[in-house]
Amino acid sequence: MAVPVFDALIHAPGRLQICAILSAAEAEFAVVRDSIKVSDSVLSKHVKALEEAGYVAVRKAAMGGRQRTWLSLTPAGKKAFVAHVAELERLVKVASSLSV
Amino acid sequence: MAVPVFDALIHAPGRLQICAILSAAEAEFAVVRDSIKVSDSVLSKHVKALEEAGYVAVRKAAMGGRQRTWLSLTPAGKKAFVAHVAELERLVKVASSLSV
DNA sequence: TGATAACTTTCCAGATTGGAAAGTTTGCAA
DNA sequence: TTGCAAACTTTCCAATCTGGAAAGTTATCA
Repeated sequence: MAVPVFDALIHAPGRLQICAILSAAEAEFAVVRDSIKVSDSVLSKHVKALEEAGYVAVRKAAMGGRQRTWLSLTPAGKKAFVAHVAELERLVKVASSLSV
Repeated sequence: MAVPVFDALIHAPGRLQICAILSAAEAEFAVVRDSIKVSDSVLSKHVKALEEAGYVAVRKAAMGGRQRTWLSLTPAGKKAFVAHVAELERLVKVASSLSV
């Protein structure tokens, strides 16, 4: 059996969740933060890490006066996430033959 | 979208790989160690953690004189792994609608 | 009585993660 | 134009987590 190999940057629970959310659609900073239940600082740091890897794009937009931050996956981010998911799928296949 | 929540003990890359291997069948310590490419000490520690959680069973058996250690998932371990995989599948579904 | 295989433990260093608190930037209100 | 608040961003720090090296165990074989 071939053992899956993961992208550590994406695999970390917090960032995997962030990518999962962003894979569906662009989302606001606050929405993501509340979805994964972390502090501002933690999300900010995860986003920075993903941004530096070229996986996430940050867009600052004025929304009713106040500035809001929108997050989205870049093409490279989608590619990396999909590749990671493919590895997870291999693992899922192995597990799906299990009797519980 | 509901965000997946993971079992940290199982989610760590090394242990996720160990569980994936053991989900297929009982395996020898050395085989698992070589599959995931870690040192004896590291595998030993992961196994201990999984054993203490009741997820993995350790069986010592004499094989041609020398003693060998066999690892397998316990029913609780299978259950936890399958539940974790179910969370991953939810994530996979989200991602599978992605265009790359 | 060693010597060796096959782990297990201990020791330690480096990376990660998380929250708190301080800092920054921008858009009003006064 | 000064002050204040919102919405992040950075810095600081403590707690884990990982990983390998090396020492320790236990059982078997020469």
